[in-house]
Amino acid sequence: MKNEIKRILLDAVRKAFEKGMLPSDKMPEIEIEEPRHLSQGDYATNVAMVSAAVQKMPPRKIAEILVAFIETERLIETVEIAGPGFINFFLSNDVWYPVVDRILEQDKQYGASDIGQNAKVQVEFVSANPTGPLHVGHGRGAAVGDSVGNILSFAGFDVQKEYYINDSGRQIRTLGTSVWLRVLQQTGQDIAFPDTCYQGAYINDLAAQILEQEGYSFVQADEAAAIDRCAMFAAKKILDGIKEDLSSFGVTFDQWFSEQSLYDSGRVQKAIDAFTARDLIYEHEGALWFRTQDYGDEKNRVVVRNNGLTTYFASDIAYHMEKYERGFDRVIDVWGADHHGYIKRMEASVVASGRTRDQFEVILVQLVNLLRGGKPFQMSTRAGEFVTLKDIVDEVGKDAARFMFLSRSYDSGLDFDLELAKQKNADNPVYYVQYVHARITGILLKAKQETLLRDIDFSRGEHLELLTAAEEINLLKLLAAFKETVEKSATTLHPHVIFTYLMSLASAFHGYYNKHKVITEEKDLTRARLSLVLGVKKVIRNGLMLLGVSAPERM
RNA sequence: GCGCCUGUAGCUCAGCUGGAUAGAGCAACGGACUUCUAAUCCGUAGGUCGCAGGUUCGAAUCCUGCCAGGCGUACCA
Repeated sequence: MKNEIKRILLDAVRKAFEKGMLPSDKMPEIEIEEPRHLSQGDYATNVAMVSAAVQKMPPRKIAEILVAFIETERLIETVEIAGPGFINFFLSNDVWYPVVDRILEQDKQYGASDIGQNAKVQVEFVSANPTGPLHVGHGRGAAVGDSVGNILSFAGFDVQKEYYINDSGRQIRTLGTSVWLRVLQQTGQDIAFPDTCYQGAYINDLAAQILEQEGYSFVQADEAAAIDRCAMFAAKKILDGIKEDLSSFGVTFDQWFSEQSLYDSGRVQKAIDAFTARDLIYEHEGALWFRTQDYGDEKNRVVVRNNGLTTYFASDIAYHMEKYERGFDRVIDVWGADHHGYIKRMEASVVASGRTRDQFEVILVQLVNLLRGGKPFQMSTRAGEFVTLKDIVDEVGKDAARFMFLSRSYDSGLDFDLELAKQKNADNPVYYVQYVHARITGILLKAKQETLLRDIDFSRGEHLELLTAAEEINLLKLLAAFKETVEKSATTLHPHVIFTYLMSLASAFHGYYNKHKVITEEKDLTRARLSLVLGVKKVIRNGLMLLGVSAPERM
C-alpha cells in the first residue's frame, strides 16, 4: 500500500510539472508513515515538506498543488492537508477486508516473511556451565534466545539453535572435587569443605548418587581418577537436569556442542597454530597472546597461560571458527550483560579469521534484578543460595515466566519480584492476551451450537463488507500489521516488539468484545464477525507461538 | 579513569532508522455483569521525555558535554 501511495505521488508531481504548476519534477526521498492519531488518516506523507527546497515554495502550497493532481482511486477515500504540510490519506474500508482471507488461508503461516532469504543463522544461547542448575538469570537468556530463533525462522531465515557446553577446564575439575569431598564426608571421613568448592545441596545429592552407583570401594580408589569420575558423573547429571528444565520451559535446541570436543579434535591447537603462523599470536612472559588490540580491543588477550593451560578465549576462538565452517552466514550469541567486556576480543577473532564484522552479533541481555516483596534479594551460586529456573516454572508456569521475560527490551535491566511472579493473578499480562484466545474459542463454540451456523471453519472471510464499525476496521488494520511487526522484530532482534503488538491487539479485541456482540440475529453479519474473530484468534496464536507461550482454548 | 547498557506519569515500562496533541499496565478515583467467560470494558486524574548546548522547517528520537544508576574492566569462567 505504501508503494502504491508513493506511485500516486510521483504521478502527481510529474503531472503538476507538465502543467507548469511546479518548477521541478524531482521528488526527494520521502516518508510514508502511519500517523499516531486516527484523525490524521491511515497514511501520511511528508513529501511537501521535504520538497520545499527543491520546489522553492512553502510546504503547504506544494501540498495544495499535489492534492489537486492526486487521482483518488477506488482505494483512497479522501486526501487532506494538515499541520505544516502533511498530506493525509484516508483509505476506504475495502482495503482492509482481504487480510481476513489471507489469515484464514495461510493459518499458521500468516505473518511469515521471506526477508531472511533462507540465510543460515545460528543462535547460541544459555550455554551455562554444567556445574549447577539454571537460575532465574539464565531464564531470561533462554527466553530471549529461543524467541529470537523462532522469530528469525518465521521471517525466512534458516535458523539453528545451539547450546555450548563448557565441559572442559577448571570449573569442571572444581565440580569433581566438590562431589568427591562430599563423598568422603558421607563415608564418615572428617574433611573440611573449602569455600572454593560448590556449596549447593545438589552436590550432596550427586555424591550420594555416585556412591550408590560405585559402591563403598570407590573411596579407596586412586583419588585423581575418582575425582575425574565424579566430575564426569556430576556434569552429565547436571546437564541432564538442565536439559529437562529447559524443556519444561519450552526451550529446545537443535544442537548441544561440547567444548571438550574442540580439544579432542585438535581444533583449539589448530586455531592457535594458524594465528601464530600469521603473527597474530605471540609469546610474552611465558604466555601466548592474541593481538586483539589490532582489531580495536583495548589490550591484547592471553590464549595460553604461562602454566600451559588454555584460557576460555582459546576454545571460543576455535568454536567460532568452527561455526562459520559449518556454513552459517550470521552467528548470534546471546550473553549476559556481565560478559560485555568479552565482545571486542570475540569480534577480533572472528574478523581475524576472515569474516566480516556484521557476521557476528551479540545480544546482550541485561541482568535480572531479583526482588522479594519489593526488596533486593541477593543470589550466590557459590554459596548455593539461588532461585532456580525450575522453581519459577513450577510456581508461576512456563507461559507467565516467558511472557514476563519477553515483556521488555533486553537492553533494560529487569526487576523480577519473586512474590509478584508467584502470584497467579490478573496483574499478569499473559492472561490478558491468552484470554482473547480463550474468549474467541468460547464464541466459536457457541456459534457451533446454533443450528444455522454449523460450519464455522471458514476457509475465507464471509460478508466482510458488513464490517463497518470503527472497532472492526481498527482490528483489521492491526491484523494487517502483523507481518511487518514480525519483520521489525526480526530485523532488530527484539522479541518484545511482538509482546507490544499482542498487547495492542488484545486490547483492541477486548474493547470490541465489550461493545459489540459477535453472534447476532443477522446471519450474514454474524458470519462476517465470526470471520473477523477467527482471524484475531489465529494471529494471537501465531504471535504467542513466536514467544513460546501457549494459546489456551479455555481459561 | 576507560568501556557497554539505562535515565519518559507515583511505580514498571513502550515509543528512539526525527514528524503534527508523548502511550500502556499497575496504583488512585468514578462507572458497566438477567448478555458470546467481568482474568474484561468505559471514563477521570497524572509528564520541564535526567540537565545544558547543537543540527533541522520539525528532536523523547540524531550529535557533543555534563549528572545519576547498573554492569564490566584477570595469565577467572
